[in-house]
Amino acid sequence: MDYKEEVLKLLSKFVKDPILEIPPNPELGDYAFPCFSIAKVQSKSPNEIAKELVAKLKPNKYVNKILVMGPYINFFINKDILAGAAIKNILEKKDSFGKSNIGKSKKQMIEFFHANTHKGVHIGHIRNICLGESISKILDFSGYNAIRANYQGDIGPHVAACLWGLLNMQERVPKENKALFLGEIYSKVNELMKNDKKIQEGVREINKKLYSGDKKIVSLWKKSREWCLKDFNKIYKDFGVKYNKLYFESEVEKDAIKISNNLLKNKIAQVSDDAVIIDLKAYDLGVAVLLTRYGTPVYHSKDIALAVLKSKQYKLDKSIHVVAKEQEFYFNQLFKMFEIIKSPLANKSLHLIYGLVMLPEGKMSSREGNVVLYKNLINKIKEETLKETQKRHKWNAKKLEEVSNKIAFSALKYSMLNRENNKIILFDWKTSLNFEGDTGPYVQYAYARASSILKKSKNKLNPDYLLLKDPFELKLVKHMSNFPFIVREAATHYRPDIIANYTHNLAQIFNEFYHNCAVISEDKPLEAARLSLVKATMQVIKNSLNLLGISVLEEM
RNA sequence: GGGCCUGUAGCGCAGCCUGGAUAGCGCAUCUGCCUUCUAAGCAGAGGGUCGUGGGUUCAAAUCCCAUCAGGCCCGCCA
Repeated sequence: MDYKEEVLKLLSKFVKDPILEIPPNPELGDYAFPCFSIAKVQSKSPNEIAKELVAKLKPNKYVNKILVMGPYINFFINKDILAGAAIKNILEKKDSFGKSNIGKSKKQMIEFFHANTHKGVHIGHIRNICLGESISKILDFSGYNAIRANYQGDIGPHVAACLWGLLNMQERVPKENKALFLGEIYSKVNELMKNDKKIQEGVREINKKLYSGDKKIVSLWKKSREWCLKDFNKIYKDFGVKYNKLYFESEVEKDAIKISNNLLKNKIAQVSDDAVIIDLKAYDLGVAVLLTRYGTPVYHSKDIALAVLKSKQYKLDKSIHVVAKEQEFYFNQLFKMFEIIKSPLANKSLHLIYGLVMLPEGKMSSREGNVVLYKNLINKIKEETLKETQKRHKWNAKKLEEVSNKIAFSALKYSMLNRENNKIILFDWKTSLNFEGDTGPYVQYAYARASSILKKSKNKLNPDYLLLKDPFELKLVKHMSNFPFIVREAATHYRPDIIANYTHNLAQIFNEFYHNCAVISEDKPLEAARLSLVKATMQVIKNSLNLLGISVLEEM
């Protein structure tokens, strides 16, 4: 039962697809219907419409008061059933509260993380993995079948550059953090080759050898690649991602060449400056290169081959690429090519755009080496949360670490998800080490406090929901019952930030309640009713944090 | 030169799709609140030409046009 639904039911007898608003002040009502749109169609004054309409609307057991306020019709939910219905619903549905089936089991492959091997994993990749996993969870929760995939760049010029460094720079390979070491080599080689044609030539040679299967190069590649993949696996674990499918550029590279040559044969592609290209100027999309003048495939052709591979393995309703804004033009090209060559993923592909993570100095670049590495960041955050946890609790080392790690990931994930996708994130250390206000830890804290109330109370009475009539209680109840609508909104727009915002707001409202309404008290019936409200709040916080990939804590 | 995105308080953001009731939130600043369920909290104060200029409308942060500022992209990197 949902009372927004009840109001809509009531209204929809007279109005087609009414849109409800929440009045600015709860004293004005619980929901409002503005009559301006009808006024326009019927060319009457909205105040008049409101008066006429309200005469037709009959209060019922859910909506017990309907008032006109100028051009608005304000609906008052029956306070006696408001809390009870909502709380019962939440406590019955538990982890499924908010779940829907708007997706009708449609298969949506969502491709994310996309880190390349032989390069450092930085905070840009972290925004990507947080977004991808959260969106997957939101889709699953909304009845879609989200297929998590990762397409990893394990081959190509950047890898060749790194291998060149391994062969020529005589740096000692460390025992630990080998992936980080490779990232450093990579940016060092880029620095060296900037003005050095010989090194550029050497890197190109290695790239060619890599593609042609030179034994020595391939074995070095396999070994170093493994270091990175091991690191990636650790990161997947950190972020709770279980991929259905891991793709590699190296597995589509041969098909990419084949497909390119076929397109050339069929005159869809052409040779230009010794490279194989598709001319997309007719669509204002410039020119897309499939094969370089050296015959090596580039990302366009590899992505075309990947689409073929994906379609062979899955019957997809949609293929979503979580990739930063900077590649928008590229995806426009790619999707146009899908249409031209009648790829099975034509018109089923979506570039899910998010803004870059920028440093105060500007854009991050693995080539330049001016990146904030994931490892450094998470370690720093963990250090900070450990300090804070130690201040508050005398736990053993194991528990301290366990809890502070969860808080650290909550802070990191939340900060990557609480902004609208298009927004650029300007990274700064101070903000990412803040655990107050609009942060993950703040929300976790509300949950921990709630949990602590439950532990302290021994009340076993059946709750009488009629006792919940305090404005703080009702505000909380109303906000919670909005959760299913919020999830739907987040799912249709692929926007975890909507969930993050909602959750923060929920925690705020709970904290207001917490400070204004003592749960544990002499009044045992009231205590029982409030306990049920606390339980419901915990459930909704848990469900929404779960969609962000953030875990809850009983104590912190 | 072209395309896309962003511009809301000192800073970071939500609201814009679907125009409506006093423009919300967080950080920072200032003032209170731990003998009462965890102060990673709460209450209060100050802080706004919603980039600018037009237009549409009874009504514009929201829609349209123009313009300015910042960011990213525009064939052999991904």
